[in-house]
Amino acid sequence: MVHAFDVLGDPVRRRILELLSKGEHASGEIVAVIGREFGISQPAVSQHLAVLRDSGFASARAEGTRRVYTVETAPLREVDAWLDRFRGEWLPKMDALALEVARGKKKRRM
Amino acid sequence: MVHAFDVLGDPVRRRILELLSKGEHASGEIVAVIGREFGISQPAVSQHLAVLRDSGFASARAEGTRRVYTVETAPLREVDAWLDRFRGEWLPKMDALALEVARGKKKRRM
DNA sequence: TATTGATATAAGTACAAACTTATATTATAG
DNA sequence: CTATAATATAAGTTTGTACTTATATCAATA
Repeated sequence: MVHAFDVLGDPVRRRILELLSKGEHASGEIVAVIGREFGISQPAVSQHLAVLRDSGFASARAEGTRRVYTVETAPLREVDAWLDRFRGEWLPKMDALALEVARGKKKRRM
Repeated sequence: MVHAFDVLGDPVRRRILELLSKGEHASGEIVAVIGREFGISQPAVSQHLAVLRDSGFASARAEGTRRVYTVETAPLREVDAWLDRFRGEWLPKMDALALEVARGKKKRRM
């Protein structure tokens, strides 16, 4: 299986995820924006969408002949978790209360 | 300039950063571990170290004939910031207190 | 100061992956 | 039930980049 960071290693895919972070979008809308911004073809964008689907970063539902894409957060949370090991470096003095609150929230949601 | 995610798109570089997250390491130590784990040569590892230096993920200081590497957090914080736009999805109901605490901490450190 | 040890750089190769054009699929409209 | 519109897949090409081996650099030591 492909690693989350490998997927994010491509600027086109990152841009697509940025678009999806604002809400759902049909394939055609994504093709329009990406095509304009990166100058690549419809199949190229479609292939990137396939990568995002296969890696769990996005899901698509059929709506007539359109495919509407939604961002999925699981792999993004993986990335976030990977960053945890470095957080001590840039948040060296997060106090007990803040940690408590954060940890409490996390637990509650599992 | 190369994007932070492009740098993290390589498993060897991610592993090197994981090693550095535990503390400083000389090039030779990194070569030993990575060589064993990935089966690649000293120059290959050295080239990855160069990428990490050039992209600001790591810095090195000379210590005799050794080069001691340290992780630098700036680009990692960039990645963290990029993830912000998705956090609303998996932390939808972070309460006012938690936000207050987090925001207070951030401000204080600037 | 010649040798060794640790690391970096140079130059060339190989391969994964991001493109291209062409075509297949599937759903709606006419 | 054909035509069109939206999207995906196939097949082939190109290219960036992660390797390789060979060599340069530079500090420590004998």
